[in-house]
Amino acid sequence: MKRDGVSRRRQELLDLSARLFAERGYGATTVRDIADEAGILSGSLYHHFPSKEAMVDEILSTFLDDLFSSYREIMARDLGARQKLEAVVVESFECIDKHHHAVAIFQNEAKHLAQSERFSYLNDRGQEFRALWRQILEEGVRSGAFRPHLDLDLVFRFIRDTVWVAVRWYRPGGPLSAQNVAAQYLDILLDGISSRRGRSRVANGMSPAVKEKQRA
Amino acid sequence: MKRDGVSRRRQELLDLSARLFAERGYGATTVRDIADEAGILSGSLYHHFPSKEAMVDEILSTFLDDLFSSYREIMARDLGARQKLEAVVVESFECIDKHHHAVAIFQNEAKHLAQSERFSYLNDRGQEFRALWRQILEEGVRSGAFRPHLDLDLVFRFIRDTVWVAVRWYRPGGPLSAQNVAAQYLDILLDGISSRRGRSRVANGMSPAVKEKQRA
DNA sequence: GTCTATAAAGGGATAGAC
DNA sequence: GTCTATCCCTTTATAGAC
Repeated sequence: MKRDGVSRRRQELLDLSARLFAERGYGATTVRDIADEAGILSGSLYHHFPSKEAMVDEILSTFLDDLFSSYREIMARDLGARQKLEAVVVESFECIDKHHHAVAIFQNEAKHLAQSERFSYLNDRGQEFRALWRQILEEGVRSGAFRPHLDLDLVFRFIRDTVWVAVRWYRPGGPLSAQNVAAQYLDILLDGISSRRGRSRVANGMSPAVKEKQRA
Repeated sequence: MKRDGVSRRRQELLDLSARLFAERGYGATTVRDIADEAGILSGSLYHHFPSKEAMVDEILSTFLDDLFSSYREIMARDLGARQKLEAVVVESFECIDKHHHAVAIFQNEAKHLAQSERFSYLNDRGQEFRALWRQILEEGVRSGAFRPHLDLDLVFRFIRDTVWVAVRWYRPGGPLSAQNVAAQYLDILLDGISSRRGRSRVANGMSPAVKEKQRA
């Protein structure tokens, strides 16, 4: 009983601060803002958490543990590269739906937080994320599911950023489900927006003005 | 002579603060940080600028004026939808190259800054940006350059976010030119990463597990 | 679990000398 | 164009009463 009561209040405060960190930014949210929102005074927060930093730490690591646990399950399944890609993208959008505030905080603050020792695990997760995606992409190119001659590092960054940046406009409970957005996103990523009759590789089809400017 | 001297120093301070705002975040950068970097004391900054807010305001509006001036030129040219799309994407990556710090600040801070009256022009620019992209996409669907039945609002957000978020990893003067990144990006956006033999619409080709979960 | 009260540090900005 | 000196406010965090 007592433990439930304690952790319930704790979790309430954590959810509430996650919302404020996501909406206003971690740095711009003061412990007084959090306390006001909870209807208590700022000093009382320190009964539950040792510091503001500890709060955002718990928010982020909870989200990341959940995400990577799901990713590892997918990678352990016996799927082709294309199916793995589809599954990971769907899982990512579902995670944006489920951990919306945490994902928003991660997107906005990870780069700065990761510079401090305490949040070095953010860099580790980034490495793990890259390895996972490279594996899927390389396997897909080998098997012929994806086009050859792709710059896989660029494709990786492209996919990573395009998926997660959706947290900026996606709204849980809104008109589009995570699965629907994932499907449309995969549609573009895999097949492009060009019509079949208009379809052509950019290297062949891009306007002369663009081609002239290329150097690399 | 005197005017040049004044504006040169002013511009130095503006460039330097843009770098710090981009690297550390606007809120996390203090006027003392800026002054330290410039080798002067914080009070001296107020000889050049009325406030810290005025500095970031000037950085952002300079960048946006330049960007939209280029966009308007492109839209005034007599191009097909696909060529317009290519030109606008290339121009955007060139702008990331040219105004790297300003774009980074815009990406990280615009959402929060736009809530204050002073930065309401950020919302106006966002509207203008959306109108421009919708025009290109609608024209392309009508002309048959782009696939029919696309959710154009989603495609717009997809393109907007994927282009600008590249500021997080793109480095001016690095191994990839803006034009090269633009070309690869357009390649994926227009034709996808799927190989020709593996190619199929997601609605038909997605794994059953994904289709089952869709609700909308 | 929350409050009162306050410490200690750091924030943006200003006035006037040089 | 910069410095000296400082104001006033807000910040995170703490100690101990209730």
